[in-house]
Amino acid sequence: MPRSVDVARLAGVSQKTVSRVLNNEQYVSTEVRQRVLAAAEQLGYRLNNAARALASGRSRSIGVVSLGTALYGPASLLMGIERAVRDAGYALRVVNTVEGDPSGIAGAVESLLEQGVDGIVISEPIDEGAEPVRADVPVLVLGAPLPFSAPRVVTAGVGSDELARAATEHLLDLGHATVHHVAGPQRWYAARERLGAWRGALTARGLVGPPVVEGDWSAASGYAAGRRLASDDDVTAVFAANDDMAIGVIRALMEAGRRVPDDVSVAGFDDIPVAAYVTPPLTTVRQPFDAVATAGLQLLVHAIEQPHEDLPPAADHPVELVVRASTAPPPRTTPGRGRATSR
Amino acid sequence: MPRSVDVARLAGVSQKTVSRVLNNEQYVSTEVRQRVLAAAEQLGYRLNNAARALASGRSRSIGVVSLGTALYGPASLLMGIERAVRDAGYALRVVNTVEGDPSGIAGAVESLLEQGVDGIVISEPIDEGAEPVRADVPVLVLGAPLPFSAPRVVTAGVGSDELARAATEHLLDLGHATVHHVAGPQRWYAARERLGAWRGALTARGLVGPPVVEGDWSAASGYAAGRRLASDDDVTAVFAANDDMAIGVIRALMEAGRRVPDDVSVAGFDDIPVAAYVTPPLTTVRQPFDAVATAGLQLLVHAIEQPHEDLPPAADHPVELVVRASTAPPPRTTPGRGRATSR
DNA sequence: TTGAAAGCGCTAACAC
DNA sequence: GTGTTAGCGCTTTCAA
Repeated sequence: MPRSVDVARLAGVSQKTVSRVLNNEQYVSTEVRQRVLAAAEQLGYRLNNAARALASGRSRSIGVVSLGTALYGPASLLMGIERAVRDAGYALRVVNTVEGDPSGIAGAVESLLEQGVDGIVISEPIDEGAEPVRADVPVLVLGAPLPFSAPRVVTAGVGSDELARAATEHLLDLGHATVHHVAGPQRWYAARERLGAWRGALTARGLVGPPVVEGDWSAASGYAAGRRLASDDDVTAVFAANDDMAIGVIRALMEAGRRVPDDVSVAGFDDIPVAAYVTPPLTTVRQPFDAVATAGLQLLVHAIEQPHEDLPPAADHPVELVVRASTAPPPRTTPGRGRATSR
Repeated sequence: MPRSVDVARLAGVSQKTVSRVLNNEQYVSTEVRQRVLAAAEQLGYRLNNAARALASGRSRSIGVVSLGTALYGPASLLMGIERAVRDAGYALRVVNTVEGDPSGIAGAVESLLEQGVDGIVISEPIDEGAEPVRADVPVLVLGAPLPFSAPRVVTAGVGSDELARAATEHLLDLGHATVHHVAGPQRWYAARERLGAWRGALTARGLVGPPVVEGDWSAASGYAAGRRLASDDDVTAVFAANDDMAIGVIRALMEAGRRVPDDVSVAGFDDIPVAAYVTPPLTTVRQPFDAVATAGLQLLVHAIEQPHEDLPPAADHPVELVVRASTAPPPRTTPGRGRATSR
C-alpha cells in the first residue's frame, strides 16, 4: 500500500504538501495540486484514516445507537440518519442495543466512544432503567429528552406528539364521543409520547380518556387489543400507536362482526408502505423521518464543529395526517346499545 | 484522557504489559493482570482504537454496503448483519448506496476501504451496470454471486430460490393450472432469483410460465399488476415477489370483484409482520435473515482471520412456507369463462 | 514472564 | 506557498 510520502516523492513535493492537497487546504498552487492528485491517482493511493484520526484527534465518524429491529419506524429513521451522516461528510458506525440487555444504551455508547466517534446519535431510546450515560462527545438524542451527561446534548423531537394529537382530533372531529387508544410498550419513549398526546387531545375537549390497552407494536398484540375493544359497544373510534397494531385491531373487529369504518373507526400511526392497500385503506399519520434526521444531524455537526457557538434553533416538521377509508363518522343509530336507544 | 502509559505508571508496570493485559495475551501473571485492570478502571481508561489500528494494521471493524431502504427484507437483513458483526467482536460501519447513484457499490466500497475496514459485506446487491469492484480485503456478498475482485470473495445465498420455488409449488399442488408471477424490479438480484425459481417450478411440471408483470416492490405497483391480472379470467393463482406487492394485488382483485382465495389465490414473500392480520391472512414464505447473516459472517471472519485455510462449507437454511388463508384450490366451476363452460 | 526501543502514516505547529 | 520537525497512542520486534 502506497503512503503519502510515496505520493510526495513521485510528485516531487514534501509529504506535508500532499497532506495539504488531500485535506483541501488553501495555500497550495493549482499546479502543485494537480501534480499531487495525479501522482496519488497513479499510485492508487488511499488515505489511511486510522493515522489521520490518531494525529488529528478526530475520526470524522458519527456513531448511532439504535434498536435492533426492522420495525418500519426505527428502520426508516436509521436510513434517514445514514443519509444525513453521509451528506455531512462523516462515516457511520452502528451499534444496536438488544432489548433486555442490562448494559443497554450505556454499553452501546461506551463501545462507540472506544471506537473514537466524534459524535453520537441515540435513536428512539427506550427506558432500561436509564442510568444516565456519560459521553465526552456531543450527543444527539432523537425523540426523547433523555437525561444525559455530555458536553453538548442536543435533542430533536420527531413530532410524535403533534401527529398523535392530529390523529385523535381527526376522530373527534368526525363526531366520535371519545377515542380509545391502543398504546405501544410504555418503556418506549415514543409510545409514552403518543399516549400523552392522545390524552391531551381528549382533555382539551373536556373528555377523560377511557382505559388504555397496551400492545407491543405487533399486529398480534393489536389483534388481542381489538378483541377486547370489540366486546364493548361504546367503542366507536380507536387510535393505535402504530399501523401494525391498527391492522391487528381491524382484523379483530371484523372477526367480531363490527364493520370498519361503519361501526368503528380505526386510525394508525406511521403510514407503512401497505397502509393504503389493506382493507379498508388505513387512515394514519406520516412521520417525517428524513426531515427529522437531517435537522437533528445539522445540530449535532454544529455541536461537533463549532463547540462554542450557540446551537441554531430546531426546525418544526409539518404534521401529515393521511385520511383514508378506515375512519368515518360514528354510526347514527346504535342498535343493541342500551344507552343510545333509551335516549 | 488517560493513556496506557498512565495506567502503566499507576500499576507500576511497563506500558507494554498494559497492552498485553488489554489484549488478553498470555504470559502475564494473574497478579499483574489484576493490578493493571484495577488501575485502568480507576483512571477511567479507554483504549484508543485509532492508535491500535495504526500500529496493528487492523481495525477490527467490518463495513456493510446496503440499500438505503426500510423495506422489510433489506432492513431485516441489515439488523441480522449488525448482530452477527457484534457477536464476532467487530465494529460495524455502514454505507448505503443510493439507487441511481453512478458510483454505486464501487463508491461505497471505496469509502469503506478508506475507513480501513478488515472486511466488507455487500447486502442484496442490485445491478448498477456493475463494473467489477476491487477490494483488498475479504468480501462477503449476501444474496448474489457478484463479479468481484478481492483476495477472498465469499458468497452466501439467502435461499430466495428455494423459497420462491416452494411458494410456486404450493399453488400448483393446490390444483391450479398455472401460476402467474408479479416480479420485483429486475435490477435486483433477489428479484431475478425469485423469477427464475418460479419459472423453474413451472418448467419442472412441463408448464410454460405466463407473461410476468414487473413491479417495484411497492404495494402500489402490486395494485397496478393486480388490476391487469384481474381482467384475465384464466388467472387463478398469483405469486408475488414480496408481501407488499401481494397485498396490492389482493386489493386490486377484490375491487374487481374477484374473491381471494375463492376465485384467485395469492402468495407473497417475506412474511412481513402484518401478513397474518391482513384480509385474508397472507400465505407467504419466511426468509431466514438471522441465520443467513450469522452463517455469512462466519465465512467472512474466517477469511479475515485465517486467510490461508480453506473456507468451511456454507450451511443450508430451512425453507419456511407459511400457509394462511390467501391460497386455496382453484374454483371448481368457472362461471363466465368461455373456455371452461364449453368443455 | 516482563521491558525498551522503534515505528505505524498521518497532522500540527512553526519556520522559511 | 512550501518544507521541517515532532509527536498522536498504540503494537511489534527483540532483548532480558
